[in-house]
Amino acid sequence: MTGTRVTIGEAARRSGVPAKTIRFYEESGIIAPAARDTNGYRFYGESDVETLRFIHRARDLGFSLKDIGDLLALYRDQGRASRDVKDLALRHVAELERRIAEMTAIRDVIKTLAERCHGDHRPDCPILEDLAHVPQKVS
Amino acid sequence: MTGTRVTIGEAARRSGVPAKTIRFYEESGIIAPAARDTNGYRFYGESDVETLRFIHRARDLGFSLKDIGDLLALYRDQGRASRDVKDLALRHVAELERRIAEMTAIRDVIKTLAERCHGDHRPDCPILEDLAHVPQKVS
DNA sequence: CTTGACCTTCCACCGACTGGAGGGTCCAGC
DNA sequence: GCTGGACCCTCCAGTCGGTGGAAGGTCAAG
Repeated sequence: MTGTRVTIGEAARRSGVPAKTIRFYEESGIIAPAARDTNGYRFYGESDVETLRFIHRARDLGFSLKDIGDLLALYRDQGRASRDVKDLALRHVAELERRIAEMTAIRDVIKTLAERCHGDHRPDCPILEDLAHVPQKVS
Repeated sequence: MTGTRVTIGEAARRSGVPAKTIRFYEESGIIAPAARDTNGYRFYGESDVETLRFIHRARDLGFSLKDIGDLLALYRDQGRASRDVKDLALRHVAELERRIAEMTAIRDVIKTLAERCHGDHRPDCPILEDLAHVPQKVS
């Protein structure tokens, strides 16, 4: 419980979250304001670093800071229902799938147009023709 | 060539680009400053509306405003090489595929974790455990 | 002459940072 | 004791592609 008191730079190294981003997280309320040393420097304990790692991992998985706030609250709530966590995760999965489908559709359109483009010195190009004449919808 | 002079609202209706966004495009240099009527109102001709439709379509296909500027320049350059258009398009396809792959990997991780989560009243949850203990990397 | 739908400009905000200016602190070496 | 470099601090601006709103001018219908 003595806890290793580390500076923001060391917390950054241990969590993978840049110092600047840690300050930003504090500012935006996703983490509580850090304790301060007599010189005004922030310091962090082991559990703070764990929280930062949690956030880092969740960001890597594409969760918004808003969702991460909710996930952290659930994480800390011993009486949570796993249903709430699962629901949040599945909503994120649904959103990812929506975006994947959207991007895949776009990619296919452009790829098809590019395949029909000579790609040489000549100026005629189905890609520009598509953009200019807006033939069919994508979404 | 007399050209139907339309207001920004009408240009918005005809192009699908909101009036506010048209002003934003002008401000950010993607389109030239519109001509002004005696009352200071912007007005747009047929070719301006076509340009806006071009941009609208290109945005739908996920091109950045920077890329759209380049595409417009190529579109207007009668002596363009279709290679340049194709290259730009294929760079965009590559970026889309990178993002699709990234999101798909993330989705699979979360989906797998969610499948292992009871999703009921009980508090134990592999999703939170993953986030807390950061077992493997995603990217 | 008023009402409402337009148009104008300017400024602020979204998400999730990132970069930089300008300044304070701390420690190691000389 | 002093200097240098690596930290730390706060605050402001910029990224990208808009969107929302305030405050005010214009125009046509009733």
